[in-house]
Amino acid sequence: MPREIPKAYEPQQIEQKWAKSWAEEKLFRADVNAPGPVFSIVIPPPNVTGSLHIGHMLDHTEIDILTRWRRMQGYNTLYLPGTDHAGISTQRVVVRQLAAKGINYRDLGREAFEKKVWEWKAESGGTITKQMLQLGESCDWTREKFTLSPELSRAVTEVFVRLYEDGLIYRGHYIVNWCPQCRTAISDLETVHEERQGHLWHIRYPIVGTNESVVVATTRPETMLGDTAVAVHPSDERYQHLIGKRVMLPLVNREIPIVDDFVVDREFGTGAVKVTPAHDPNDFEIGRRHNLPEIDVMTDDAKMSAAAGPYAGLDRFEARKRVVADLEAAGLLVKIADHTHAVGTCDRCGTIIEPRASTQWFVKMKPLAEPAIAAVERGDIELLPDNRRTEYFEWMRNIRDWCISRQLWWGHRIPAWTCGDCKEIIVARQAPTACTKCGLTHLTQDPDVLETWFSSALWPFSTMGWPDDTPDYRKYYPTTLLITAYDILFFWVARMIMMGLKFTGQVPFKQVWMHSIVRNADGQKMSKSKGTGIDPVEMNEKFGTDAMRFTLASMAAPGTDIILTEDRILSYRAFANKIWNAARFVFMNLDKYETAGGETLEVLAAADTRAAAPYAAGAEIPLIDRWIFSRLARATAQVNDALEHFRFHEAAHVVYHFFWGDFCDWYIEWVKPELVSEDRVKAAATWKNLFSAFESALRLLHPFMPFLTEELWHQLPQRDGARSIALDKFPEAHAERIDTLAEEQVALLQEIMTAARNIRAEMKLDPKAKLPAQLGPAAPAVQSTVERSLDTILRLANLSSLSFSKPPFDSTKGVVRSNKDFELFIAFDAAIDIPAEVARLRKELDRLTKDIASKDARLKDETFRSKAPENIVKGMEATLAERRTEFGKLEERLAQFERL
RNA sequence: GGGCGAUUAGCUCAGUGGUUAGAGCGCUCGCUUCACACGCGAGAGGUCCAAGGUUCAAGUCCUUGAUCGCCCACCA
Repeated sequence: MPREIPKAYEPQQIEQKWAKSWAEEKLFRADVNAPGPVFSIVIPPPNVTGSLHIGHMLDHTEIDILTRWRRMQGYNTLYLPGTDHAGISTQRVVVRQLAAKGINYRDLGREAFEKKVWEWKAESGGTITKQMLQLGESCDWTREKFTLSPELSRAVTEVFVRLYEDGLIYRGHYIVNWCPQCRTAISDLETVHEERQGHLWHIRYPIVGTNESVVVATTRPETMLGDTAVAVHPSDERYQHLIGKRVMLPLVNREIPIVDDFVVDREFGTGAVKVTPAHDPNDFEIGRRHNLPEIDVMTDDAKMSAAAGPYAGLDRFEARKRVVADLEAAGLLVKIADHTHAVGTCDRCGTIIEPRASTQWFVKMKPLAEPAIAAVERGDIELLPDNRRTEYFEWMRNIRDWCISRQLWWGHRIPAWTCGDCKEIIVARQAPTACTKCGLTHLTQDPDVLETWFSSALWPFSTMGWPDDTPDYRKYYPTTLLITAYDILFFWVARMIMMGLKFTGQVPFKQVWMHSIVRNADGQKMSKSKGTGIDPVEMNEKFGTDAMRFTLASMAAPGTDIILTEDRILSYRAFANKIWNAARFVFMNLDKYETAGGETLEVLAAADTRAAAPYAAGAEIPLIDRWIFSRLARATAQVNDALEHFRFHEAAHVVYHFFWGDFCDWYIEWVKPELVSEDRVKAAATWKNLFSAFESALRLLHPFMPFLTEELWHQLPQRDGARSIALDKFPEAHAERIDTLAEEQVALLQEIMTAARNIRAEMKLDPKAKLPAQLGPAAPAVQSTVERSLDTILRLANLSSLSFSKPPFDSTKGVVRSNKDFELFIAFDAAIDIPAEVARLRKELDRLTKDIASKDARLKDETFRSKAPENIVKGMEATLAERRTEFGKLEERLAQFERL
């Protein structure tokens, strides 16, 4: 019966078909009752055509590779729902888009903003963001309507309350990173430092009651309006006499004290620093120590506030210009120096952060960090690759308290209420009806929401039904392995570890694999919100998701980032096409075979195709069948080992070369005639082996190219009820099945055929003409190997005959190619390009001479002989002998030319 | 300022101290061979950034330097 293999490989159609099917089959859904070990990781929904997550593209590729591989090994593979994070990033994207147009989302009004978000959701549907949106559907994102999912929401509240009760969450007034565009506080991690070319303005502050003055240096002159002191180092001799005196703050005409504080760096600027406690972290600390007032001279959107007097209402940068101009006019601007410094910008909108004193909710991190450091030190959690450990420790040991409250329109509302009467703050699981202190009922809930990473940190257990003791929680917590991009180590991984240890007493996962991230040629991250780099959706559509996945896998060497190029994807698109065509060849010939009265595929495939061993028709298994199964066993062992060690690029490389190089280029070409052989028994045996090898190759390929392999696998007869290749077994490593002798013999035959083709190509002989050749074998074993595969050699090397003769051959009447095992001679009448051949020989001899000299010297070195391992010495001796053999042959041929 | 990584073929990159350093693309030559021109066959192409060191042996380990990149960082 004819198979349905279209001529053209069209990935999109295949992808759509199988993505739908997998979603229906729930292939990667966790099943708490399923047997087998649990392998659980961050997983995307299975119904993705573009199996990529935009922010961390490799998540979906590599995880999926491991997931499918482990699933095929019988692991019970877990797939977890996303957190609110994905839903909330929708808002972020819209905020960013609006900001790019100079619009603050708040200025739109809540209703219009909400409308924009839904519009964007609709617009971006069908693209990569669709997955995120699907995840986000479960969370209702406006503050009023926020429900997360009831389970996750409950966990977040529970954690907040418990941390508060333990004294690990507090409400405090400190300097925070304030984003004037988003109009919210953000955490340290959400700020991005950028080197900016700025100025260091030197300003003269007159000292009250003297003619003296002190010069301070600042990069933000507009903040001087909020100065409440000038500080110098306690032991700075230049300023000793000024400590305790007062200066008249220019422009504002406010008297402020000169204080001494150890944080002042005598070397920087003038050694005297203006102190603005409300707008600088250092100054804030100085202010606390010296009891200085805080004057916040700005509003939420970084315009100057009423406290800035005449500058009120101006934008901060406009105010900067005016302040500088006014100081200059007053003759108080001493100098302006160029100064590059790091400016904090908002991770989500790029606006320059204003450090600003503000009352926020914080988490005390030290007590949470200590057990998390210990867990990694003890090896309870393994961070891989392990140079990431250093980063983790560094960050954890210098951790600062975490500002978790946000003044945004979406997020999980903070479960805290303030009593309008006695100002008591009540943190509770349920909204209280009356104040716990004064009993009155004028309670208002804190308007702030929690930052998304707070709830994300709970993900390993909040998704399992925690705080209830559920079967899911018992089975799946802690999990085995977390895979993610390294750029999320602090945001998420570290916080999951801390929260996991705090609330469950166990590590959330035992291993963390941090894969590389994709950058564009400028070194920028591929980013969903920034629109940088190659658009993965476009690439998927252009080349197919399988090609894209394979490309990413092939480039996923640990430790370095990936720069994706179209060329590379294109080459794996070609590979996908090659697999497709190999399948077409197989099925087309099968049709012919069946039509001619051969067994049907069903009969052929009734043989155990999973035996991964060649099928024997008679007493002797053909060499090439032994060979392909040996190559398969080798590749399988290598792929399994590579995946076990997260070496995706190696696995991809091995499977690529096995399929293209061994299976297509040699095996298929070799057995072509057998497939239509008159000898029915022989033909059937070949078919069985071909199918067996092909089917194994598909399973080997499946984690890398899931759609294509699924499609082709279903064309092969499968056992009743077989639903997906992903549910079949992954080929098992059986290194003992490697047939070294078969590999050596085939390698020899390949070299003979290559030599013959080389002579033809180099001498520009008629590509169609069948030529007679002579072989001078070095050993009887070579001759018998050749004799047994003579027909194949003649066919694949396009020779009319191959006879055995004793060398040397006459180089002047034809061309010789040789190696340690044989000399191959093809005689012909046409003129030989002697200079070319001589040059070739000389070059080859030159290389051999150097190699022989170097090996000879090494082997004569007694130290080498006594210190190097025996196998190295023996191996080198053998190689040296071979090189000398080759050298002799080449020298003889060169001599023949020179005798002319 | 601190940390991490990179530097290998024209390009993008692999390379686990050991015997002639690999891949893909590109390039050259030849093939419309009935699975595949997204292909087949045959080739060319590399002082492995530099200088020292360790070792019997270094692309691989160590030191220093150069260049590029990333992350972290409250010096105004």
